Amino acid sequence: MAVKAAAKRKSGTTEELNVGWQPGERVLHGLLLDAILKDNPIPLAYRMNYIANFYVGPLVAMMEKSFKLTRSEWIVLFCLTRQPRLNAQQISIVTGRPKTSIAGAVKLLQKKGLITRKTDIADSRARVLHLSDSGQRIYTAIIGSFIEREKAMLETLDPAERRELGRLFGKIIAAADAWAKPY
Amino acid sequence: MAVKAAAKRKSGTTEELNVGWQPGERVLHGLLLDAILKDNPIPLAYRMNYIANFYVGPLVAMMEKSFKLTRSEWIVLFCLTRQPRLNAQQISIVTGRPKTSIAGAVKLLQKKGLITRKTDIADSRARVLHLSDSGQRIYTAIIGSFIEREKAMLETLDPAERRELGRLFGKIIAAADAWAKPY
DNA sequence: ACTAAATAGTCCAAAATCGCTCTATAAAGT
DNA sequence: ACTTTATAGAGCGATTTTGGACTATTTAGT
Repeated sequence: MAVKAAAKRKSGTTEELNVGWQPGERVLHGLLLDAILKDNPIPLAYRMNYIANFYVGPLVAMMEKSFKLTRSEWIVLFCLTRQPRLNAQQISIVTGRPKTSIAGAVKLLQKKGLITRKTDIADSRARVLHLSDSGQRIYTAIIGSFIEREKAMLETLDPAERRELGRLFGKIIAAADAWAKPY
Repeated sequence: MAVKAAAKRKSGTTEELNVGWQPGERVLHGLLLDAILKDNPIPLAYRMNYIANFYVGPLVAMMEKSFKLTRSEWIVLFCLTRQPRLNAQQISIVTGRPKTSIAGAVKLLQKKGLITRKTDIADSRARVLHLSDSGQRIYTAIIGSFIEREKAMLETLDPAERRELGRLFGKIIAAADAWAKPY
C-alpha cells in the first residue's frame, strides 16, 4: 500500500532496499558512528573534529538562544578575559578566524556595551579592546557551562589520561608553525 | 629594529597603549597564544577546538575555492564514502549538524550530479543517497589533502603517542551518550 | 482499528560568515 | 627623506547556515 503509492509517485525510479538500521533505536547513532569511524582515512583528525563539534555546538546554540551572542562574539569575549587589551587583528590571528568576522563581532559587542574600544596611542590604526563590567558579567554567566561540559566530556578518563591528553595537545600546538598554515 | 621601536613605545605610553608584543614578528602568534592558553578555564576543550579549527579551516577554504563545495556538501560526500545508502537524517544525526543544512547540501549535490537520491522502498518518507561516479572522483581528488594535513599535524608525535591519542579519543567518543547531548 | 506521537523531508526568511576591496597609518628599504 | 611594503580596520555583497513552521508517512499506545 504505502509501497505501491510510493512506486506510483516515482514511477520511473528504481527503489532502494532497506538500509538495515532500525530507526528510533538509541543504538542507531552508535552503529552509524561505528560505520563512519571504521577504516576512516583520517582517523585522528575525524575523531577530534567529531568531539570538538559535539562539545562546542550545543554550547554555542544555547548561548545564541539564551544570551543572544554569536559564536564570534563569544570568541572575542573569551579572548579578552584571557588577555585584555588585544585588538581585533590579534584575536583574528590567534583564533584563525577571518578578520571580518572578528570585526563584525567587535562592532556588535561595542553596541551592546560589552566591550570598550579605544584608539591605541602608539598606533593610531589599532583599536585596543577590553571588557566592560557587563561584558565580564555575561562572560561569568556563560563560562560555567563550558567548564561543566568539559568536565562531563572528560569524565571517562582518569587523571593520568587527562594529563596525557593535555600533553599531546600541547605538543601539537607547540608545533603548529609547521602544520597549521593556510594554503 | 622592530624590538627597539617597541621598546620606545613602551616607555612613552599613556593610557591604552603598549600591549607588549611586536607586530609583524612570527613570535607574536606564539606569545599571544601562550597568553590565551595560560590558566585557561577549559584547557583541554580549548586546545582541542584550537587544533581542530586550524586543521579543518584551511582545508575547507581550499575546497570551497578549488572545488566549489561547501563544508556541508563535503560532510555529505564524506559520510557516503564511509557508508553508502545513508539518508539525510542519518547524516544529520551522526555529524551533529542541523538537518536543514544537510538537506540543503543534498539538494546541491544532486543538482551537481555528485550523488543520487532514491525513495527508500521500506519507508517512503526517506531518500536513500549514494555517490555517483563523479562524486566518487571528486572525493578522491579532495581526500588526499585531508590525509596529508593530518599527517603533518601528527608529525611531532611518535607512533606510541599517536596510538595513545587515538585511544583517548576513542574512549571519549564511546562515552558520548553521557556527555554529547544538546541542552 | 484508531488516535497520538515520532520521523523524514521541504520551504522560507533571517542571520551569520566570509571574501573582496578600500582607506589610513606605520614600518622597512634605499 | 622618500618610496615601497605591511598592517589595522571598515564596508559591502554574495553565499552559507540555520531555526521554525509545514507536509507526508510511519510507529506506538490504547
